[in-house]
Amino acid sequence: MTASHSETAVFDLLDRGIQQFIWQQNWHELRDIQGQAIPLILKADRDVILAAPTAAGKTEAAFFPALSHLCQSPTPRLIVYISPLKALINDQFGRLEILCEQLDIPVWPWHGDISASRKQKFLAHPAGVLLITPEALEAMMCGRGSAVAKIFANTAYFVVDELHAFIGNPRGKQLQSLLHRIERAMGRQVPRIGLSATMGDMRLAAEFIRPGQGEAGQEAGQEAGQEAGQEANQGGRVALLTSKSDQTDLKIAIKGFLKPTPPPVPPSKDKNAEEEEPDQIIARQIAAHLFQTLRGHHNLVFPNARREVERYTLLLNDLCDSLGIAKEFWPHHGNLAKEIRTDTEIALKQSDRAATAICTNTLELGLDIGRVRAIAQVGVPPGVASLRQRLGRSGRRGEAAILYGYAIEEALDAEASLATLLRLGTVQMTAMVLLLIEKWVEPPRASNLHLSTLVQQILSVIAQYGGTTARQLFSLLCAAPAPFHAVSQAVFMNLLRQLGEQELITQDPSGLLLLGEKGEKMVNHYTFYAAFTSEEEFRVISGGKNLGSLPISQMVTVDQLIIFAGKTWRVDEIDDSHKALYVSPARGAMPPIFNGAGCRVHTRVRQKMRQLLEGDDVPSFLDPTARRFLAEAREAYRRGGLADKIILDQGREMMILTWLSDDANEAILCLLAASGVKAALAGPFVAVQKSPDLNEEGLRRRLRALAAAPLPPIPQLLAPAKNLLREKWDWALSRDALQASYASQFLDLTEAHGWLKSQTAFLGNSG
DNA sequence: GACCTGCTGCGGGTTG
Repeated sequence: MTASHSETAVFDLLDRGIQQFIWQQNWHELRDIQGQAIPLILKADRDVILAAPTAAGKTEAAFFPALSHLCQSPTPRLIVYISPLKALINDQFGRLEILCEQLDIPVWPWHGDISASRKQKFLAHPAGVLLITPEALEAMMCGRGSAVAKIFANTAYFVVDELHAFIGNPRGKQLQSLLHRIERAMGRQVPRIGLSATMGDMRLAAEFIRPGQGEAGQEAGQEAGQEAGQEANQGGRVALLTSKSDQTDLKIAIKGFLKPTPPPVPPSKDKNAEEEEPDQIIARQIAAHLFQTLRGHHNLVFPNARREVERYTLLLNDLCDSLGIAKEFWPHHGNLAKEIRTDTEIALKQSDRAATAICTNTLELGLDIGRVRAIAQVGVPPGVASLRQRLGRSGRRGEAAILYGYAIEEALDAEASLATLLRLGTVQMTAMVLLLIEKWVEPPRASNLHLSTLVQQILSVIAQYGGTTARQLFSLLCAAPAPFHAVSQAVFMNLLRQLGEQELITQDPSGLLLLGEKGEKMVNHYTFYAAFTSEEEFRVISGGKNLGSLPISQMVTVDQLIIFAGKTWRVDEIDDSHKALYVSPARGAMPPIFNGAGCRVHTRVRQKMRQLLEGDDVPSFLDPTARRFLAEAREAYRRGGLADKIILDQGREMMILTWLSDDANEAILCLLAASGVKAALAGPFVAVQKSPDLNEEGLRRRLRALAAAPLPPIPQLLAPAKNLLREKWDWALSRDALQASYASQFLDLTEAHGWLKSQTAFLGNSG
């Protein structure tokens, strides 16, 4: 009774036009997160994070009260909604326009595909709802710097959608900087509303949406947020609202597959009679199982790589062909043409015909594709957070969410590596599923200095104001609580000098910083607006139709056969000057190669793997083959006595069994390298090369010495490291700054040093 | 040993 009473009270807070809209939609009650958010957002006096799964009504939870605020304001006001995807802006525009038309509030989509004339109309009357990308906002800051204060003068709210997709990466840092610069230009703070998936530590989201206020806000809130009996945190500067309706049942099955061993010598030199590779044979077996399991429903298959998306789409549709049934498997990844991707999205939305998408994480974010019956994960997922997002797509109308995992292992022959003996793929996938069940997910990395993005923002601020002093620049971008407050004045001044040397900036006699010759050129090109890098690519064209693109770095020759968009093609012509690849349909081909760096595994995952290897419990979701893999792994672990070992002799190399994150392992690797020891990353381990000067006892001594000594300064630590360029503006940094930036992004020195110190007792005993 | 995202202003031509 109290609940419905308070819900009525909340409903009454909304503007009359919005109430009517809700009646027209035949919605009988407000969703949990909406009830929580409406009174808080209406007041427009604080920042709010709304955390709920996809399709829990987050957008309405933000827009109902924000639009009510607009309706009740006597003067024209503006909501600035920021989305990481153009497709999401188009989705939201369609939905909001229906509501806003009734309220007489204009809605303005603004991104690269929107015509200049439409943008001009908004600029003439900047009020209503602006739907924009960070890059388009960046373009506004550089290109219309003097008008920024006027354009945003009436802003009542910033709404950031898919907040979790921004945290910890260059684009997120850019967004924080843009919001901060707009507020500084206006001379006041604007309430920020963040819409996010539920994350392990929501304080990181609060700290992201309002740097310097998020963490403190949470602590203050823990005392005050009790009254409503919800997870709401209403006492701090940033309010955290979490949806309670995040409870879906889970059904999980992990199936093991053994990869065949290739014959040592090819039986025949005849190309036509060439044996299938092991990768293709195992894919064929898994495809047969996927076909049998998924057919006739709506599902998503995640095989982790675009190459595999192509391989599986073709295999599955060939199975449809051979049975004479209609194709029901559709490809979806970032290199496919928009039209092909849209076809897949439409197929998923149609409920009268079965459709399964074979996809990469393009289908992880909040695009409107409806719910599917099941998710198939082929191989180890890139992270627990990612696995959870993927699974969030499954579970229709209150049904359980279903996960089919496929774990692939190699034969245990005489040459089997430690990773094969320990069945690390199966163990990691199992560990990740167990952590998912425990509701743990990786926190985003918060220590990153983001010097590359700082370079972009320095150039952008100079363009915005037509010139600025070093002092003003530092105060705007780096003085707490500005987004780059981790950057010290000394590092900042060094950076400015370096940018001067690169002719990106220059200083006039009065001391004013201006764009240099090179800086001017770069800022005035449209590629400046994105904070992230992108590869050069060939467009792939067949019969005048654009199929998508392939990385230019891939060797392609005329007459080569390739798989693309789930079909097979012959390359007819390569046009280097127009970066185009002309293809026509053909039979029999190999999937193309795309580039990519590896993903970083968290310490918690590695600990869970070790726990699994040392335990006896067999998770019930493993099939007989996966159980056998786990048993073999445990047997190898016990036989090797790995529980009591830190260093394992592997003949030519020695494995340091850290079971730490990739970031901590890479830090140990750097510590060793700086002291002259050659080492490499090996999953949960660090592999050290043996030499006449370095045996196991020598390595123990080295590790003990590293534990006892203070951490060396970064320049010394990364002195032997080469090729540290990772982000867009890294080329413009000095060696020192580049090393600092790299270390802040990829190394966990604290954890590495802590581990070394904790192991000294064991390292002391020889043998 | 992975994946994803985004992008302006202007000049010149044509049409109503």
